[in-house]
Amino acid sequence: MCAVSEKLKEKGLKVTPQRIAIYSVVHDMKNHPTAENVVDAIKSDFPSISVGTVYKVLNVLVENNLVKKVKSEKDIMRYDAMVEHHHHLYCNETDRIVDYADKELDALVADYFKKKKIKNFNIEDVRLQITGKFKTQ
Amino acid sequence: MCAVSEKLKEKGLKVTPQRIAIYSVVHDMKNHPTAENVVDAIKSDFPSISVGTVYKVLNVLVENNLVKKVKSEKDIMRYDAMVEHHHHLYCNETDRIVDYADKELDALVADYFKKKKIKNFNIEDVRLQITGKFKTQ
DNA sequence: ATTCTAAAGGAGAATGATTATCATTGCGTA
DNA sequence: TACGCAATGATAATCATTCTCCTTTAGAAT
Repeated sequence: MCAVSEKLKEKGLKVTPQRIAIYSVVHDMKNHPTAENVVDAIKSDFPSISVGTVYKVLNVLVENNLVKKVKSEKDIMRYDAMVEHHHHLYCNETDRIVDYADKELDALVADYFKKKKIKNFNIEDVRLQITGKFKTQ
Repeated sequence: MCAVSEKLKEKGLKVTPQRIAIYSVVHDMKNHPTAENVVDAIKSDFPSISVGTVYKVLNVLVENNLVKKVKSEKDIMRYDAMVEHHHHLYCNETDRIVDYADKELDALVADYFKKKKIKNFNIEDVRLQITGKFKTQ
């Protein structure tokens, strides 16, 4: 009984091998995979998995806050198993997306908007899209 | 010879009635319209305009930095004639997107990242997605 | 102004990502 | 272990967007 099963159970979701596999793939690939990436990664274990199933499972995971959708520059949806508040680093050249959590930054922004209200708008969440280039160390 | 013609000429683009109309619509609708919205808005003046043409013109405008693409929660692309650096207020309930420019905030963020570098990453641009609700004043 | 040419527009087919349908399978409870 | 309902698989359908190909037109040259 692995940790993924527990997470699904906590949400009252049926535990199926496909769901475990799909969630694991999104969690383990740090690339913010597309649905297609997930299908490819899973085909070795589930040669007969259906593309529709992958989309349905991803949607179920998103609805239950086990996975987040990430919008990319292209109009293809990508997925992220990091559900805690965080920001993203985007590289336009390589389409890489990397999670970026920074509590100090969050505090700075929260503090700023505590002082400076936006008129007629109640802020619920602020996320930064940080675009640039990864250094080729 | 309207201002829109000038903008097209400055970029070395052929000035056509369709381009003028499409740019004007995106500029005047403050809603961040979808391609479909643009088609609908333009049909009264150009009953025979083709959907393909609208997409092509929008892409040309984006390539020439006269219009920006805006990613929405849904996987439909939206367009914005405000090309200066700015942020967006998103309302998840109504799908409204409103431009938000704030130089003080920009300075704060720029200052923060001047001090705190992200390792292996050169920042080129930072945009905030501010989600929340508009007050129903 | 007229002609010329490359570029732009129009109509509709094609594509690609995502969703819907529906029969079959299998998880989880009794 | 058996039962019922939800999940899966296969495939069709949908929707936004792009492509193809033919016609039209903007804008430069004559």
